[in-house]
Amino acid sequence: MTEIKEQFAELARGTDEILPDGGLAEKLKLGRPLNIKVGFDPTAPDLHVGHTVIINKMRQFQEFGHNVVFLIGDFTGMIGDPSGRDATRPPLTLEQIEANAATYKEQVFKILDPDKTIVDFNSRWLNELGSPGLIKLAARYTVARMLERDDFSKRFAAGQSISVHEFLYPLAQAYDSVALKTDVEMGGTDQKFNLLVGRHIQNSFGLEQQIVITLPLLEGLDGVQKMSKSYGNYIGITEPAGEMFGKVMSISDELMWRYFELLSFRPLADIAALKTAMDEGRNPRDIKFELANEIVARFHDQAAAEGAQAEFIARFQKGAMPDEIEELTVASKDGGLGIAHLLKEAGLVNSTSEAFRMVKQGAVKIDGERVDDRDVTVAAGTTHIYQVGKRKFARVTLS
RNA sequence: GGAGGGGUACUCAAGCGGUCAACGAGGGCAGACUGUAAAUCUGCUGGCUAUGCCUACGUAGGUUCGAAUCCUACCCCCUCCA
Repeated sequence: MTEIKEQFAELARGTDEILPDGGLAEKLKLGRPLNIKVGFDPTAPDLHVGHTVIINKMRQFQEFGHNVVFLIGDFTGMIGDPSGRDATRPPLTLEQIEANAATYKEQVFKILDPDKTIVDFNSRWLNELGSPGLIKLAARYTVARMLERDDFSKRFAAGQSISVHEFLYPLAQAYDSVALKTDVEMGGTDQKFNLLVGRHIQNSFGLEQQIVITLPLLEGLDGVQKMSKSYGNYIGITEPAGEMFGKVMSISDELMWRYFELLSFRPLADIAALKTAMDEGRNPRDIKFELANEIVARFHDQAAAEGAQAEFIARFQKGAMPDEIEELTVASKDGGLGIAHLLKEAGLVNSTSEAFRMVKQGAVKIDGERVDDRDVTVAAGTTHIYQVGKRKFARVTLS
């Protein structure tokens, strides 16, 4: 009995909502492994740490011995995303979907246990359904209930268009829960409606209703918008250790706590202790180091995390050059090359105009010496380390 | 099918005949400072064979010494009516 209480406390941590109230505890009391389902869009196999909030939760269920299904929504992928604010996405081919699935596995298994994870595709049963089946499925839900969805009701009230097929996606997703006899379905807070439709449809099929767990969307590096590739405010889970470490360090001190809450595996008591320590004068930078360390270690390993931290300290606290500098050769012209062109050829700036600007701002250094004259020419046959800003370096040989 | 409104740089958003490579905000980048690539402050933010030139304000033309600004046609988006 106490075990269930503990399970529940762990599972509830960091969630936004668990519906219905008390339902999860009931399910846990059944004493059997539960079927946990989380759907993923097959179009974006490049995961970032925002996605891992839910994957971490899946892992917890796994650790407690439940069956976790990583469901790839290839059926919807083949039709094309409905609410596509952007241009209509081209339907994916079977090959693309399989390739994406492979990429998913590679990334997700850094957190989930491959032996305990069931990867499935919803086309398996949705393709079987056919038009008659789809229409029968649609008969199980009413337009009025569809319009309960905030998104739909607002658009409807505002006289904006809602395509009929947009109603079909929640139903298809709900049917996944029927096919898989799902006990618990998780999703982002934006998925709440779809998840709840699952309960209704399961019920109409005479099945036990699933528990719905919503998880908050993680804010991106800017701390304002949700983490997303299109906003460029993300930490990709396949990024090099140094990048990852730096990105964590670049978040604001305030945002750091949010990341601790949603990304760290550390007990809440630990985190509270860190907060107290900061209030008592501990440098927030050092606490952020711990966070960066944990995250890098998860996606790489402990040694990589320590290396990244050492490099970070050397480079930004002491202003040292990075250990590994890209080496390249640039062709000279008439026995030399103007600094602006050299930087452009080396890829340190995007244009000569930008190079001039950087020089003007004092951001350009040759072997650590600041360049003040935008017209300096470098002689052919020399090799120097060129630096633009704090982060861009290259060892360039002028041929 | 009819009536209106609108398309400006990475995004939002001014401008409505010259001083507009285009106000302002956000973002991004850089510098200073620091406790970190936090916070704060300051500057920059089309390209080039570079103190001048070229390309840019939905597309194509036109008026004008001169247009993002005026005219014409076309394309696209949105709202209302049918």
